[in-house]
Amino acid sequence: MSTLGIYGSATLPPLIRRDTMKEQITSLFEAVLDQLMARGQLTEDARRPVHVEATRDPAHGDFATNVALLHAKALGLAPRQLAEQLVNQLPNHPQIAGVEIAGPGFINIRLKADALVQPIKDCLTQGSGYGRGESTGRRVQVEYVSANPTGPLHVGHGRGAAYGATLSNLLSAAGHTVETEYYVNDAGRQMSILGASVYIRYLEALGHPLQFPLGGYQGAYIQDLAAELIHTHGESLERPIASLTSQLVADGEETKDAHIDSWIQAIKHALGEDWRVPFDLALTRIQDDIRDDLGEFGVTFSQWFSEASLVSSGAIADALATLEAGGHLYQHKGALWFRSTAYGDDKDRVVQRDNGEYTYFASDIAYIANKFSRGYDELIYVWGADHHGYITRVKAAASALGYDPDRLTIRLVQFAILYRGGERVQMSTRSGSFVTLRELREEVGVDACRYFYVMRKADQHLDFDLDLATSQSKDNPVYYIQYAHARICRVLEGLQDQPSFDLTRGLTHLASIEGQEVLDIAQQIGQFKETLGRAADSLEPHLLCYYLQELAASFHRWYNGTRLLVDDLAQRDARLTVAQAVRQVLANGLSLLGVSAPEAM
RNA sequence: GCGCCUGUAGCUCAACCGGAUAGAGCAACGGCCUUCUAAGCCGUAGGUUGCAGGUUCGAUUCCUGCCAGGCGUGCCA
Repeated sequence: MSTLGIYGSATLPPLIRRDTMKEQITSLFEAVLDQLMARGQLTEDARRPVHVEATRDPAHGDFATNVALLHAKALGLAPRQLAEQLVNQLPNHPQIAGVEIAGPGFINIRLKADALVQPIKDCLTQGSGYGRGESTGRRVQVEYVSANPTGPLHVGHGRGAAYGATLSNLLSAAGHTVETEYYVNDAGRQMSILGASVYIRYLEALGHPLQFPLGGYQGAYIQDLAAELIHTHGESLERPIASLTSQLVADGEETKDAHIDSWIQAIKHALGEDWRVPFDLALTRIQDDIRDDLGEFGVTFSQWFSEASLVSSGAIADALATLEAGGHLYQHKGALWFRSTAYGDDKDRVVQRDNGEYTYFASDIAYIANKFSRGYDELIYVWGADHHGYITRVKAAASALGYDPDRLTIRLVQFAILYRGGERVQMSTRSGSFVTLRELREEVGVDACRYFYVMRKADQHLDFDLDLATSQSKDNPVYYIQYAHARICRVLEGLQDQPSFDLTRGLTHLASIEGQEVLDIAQQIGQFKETLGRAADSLEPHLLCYYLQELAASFHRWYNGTRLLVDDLAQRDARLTVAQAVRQVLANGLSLLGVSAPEAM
């Protein structure tokens, strides 16, 4: 395994254990179910997990559960009758004001006033650690981006990068130990084409009139690399043109693959060991560029893993030997095949071609074995949607190697479609006119990029509206959320000319604040942790975006009708306490998204 | 053909492993700044959750079949 670069992950704030009200209520009902089981009234298979939810309608109290509805049939009771029995057995809790049975058998729980604002106290006590889960002890690896180092990242990679980074942050916040990895495809045919492209441009730059291959890399950066090659090696890599071009297959739409392959053969033959020079230069420069690009995008990796290291270390041969031993391989038409159909694949897959070269899939198999050998509990792959067809074979490989395929999760990210002025921005890799991630960042900024990329479910196409992303209005969700944060900071600045803020005084008088708005805010703040947990479990960071937007909306609503810096210091500090809690949650959430939380706008 | 994904307000999307009256934003219309940021807020209107069945006390959610759209289906990477 070769480590091409190691980047430390951000230091995480210490974990502070504190169960939310919802978790406490859930425990109470679980305890009641335990009693029913102990008495033999409820059987193991009939038992369902307790589900408590915050109510939407205040008439239903603050929390509600459907336990009675779920267990009524198994216990042979009417739901409301069971609900009554459960409520009678419910242990006392100092912050529960009342319990009611409603509708078909829901149990509604109403909290005391001071309990309602408990999340605000918790939030200010825990600060930047608020929302983080207790350590689960699970080691999770997230592999993402992993774009071929053959050119700059484009906007499609950007979405994978934003998604993977945010997902990793969320998994970490949910208490998992997370490592992130970029798989560098530094072996294989595409890399050879890259090296050849650079070398052909090099020859051109030295004055040889050549027809650049249709199948070569067209971007201007190839010429830049060729220029650098001249700078570092002068004409020392030049070879007689005739020896290079005499055996070339004719170029054309139909034959461009054969044409570029014949170039590669010719160059390797003519240059010998020196073939590595243009190849390595291109690889190093482009990979450095990608790393810088991602770094500026706020995306870093625990590790960069080299595909070539799998070849040189013999890992591919080892992995194939494992499959061979298990009877999963067979020879056919001179090639070596993996019997993936045994695990539900449409057809078997070649792992070693008739010319002796390993296929890309062979590297993938070795990489899977390598990952599992590192002892992760769960492996997450983030792929572009065009890799859809590979899921089955990769899972098949995991199974055939003897690993549990359920520990391997593949998440597809659909491409983003850019819109400018209501028109779709055309992108084409072939013509080299694709929009790079760097261009996108420069146009709309990192904050809007990171947010827009993850604001929709990853497996859905994303309409990325460039005009909206750069607009400074409430229509732009990034600005809307950041604005709420900045507004709070500005109010806190206003304290400078006033008697100093007293947190204890604020907390003491929290319950005396009038208005439903504060209760809504407190309830939402109390849901932050479970929102993070849900987003992490379902691998859906967009849930955090919606949450933050709603929290910001609640704050704006309250702020608009309530002055915070009032003369009554008890009221003033109570309100500022709420505002500070909102600010804290917004900051924590934005941080997970990789979006800044500005103090002024 | 086969496989996977998606159909929710005019548009872009939510809806917490099946819950109480399906929610936001945009677009439309009407209001709110001598007061901490109007980059904001309030209000009105907008729905047979693609269609038809099934399971359930209860279905946007689960199952089946249709309809429509997207993607995938190489000894490519």
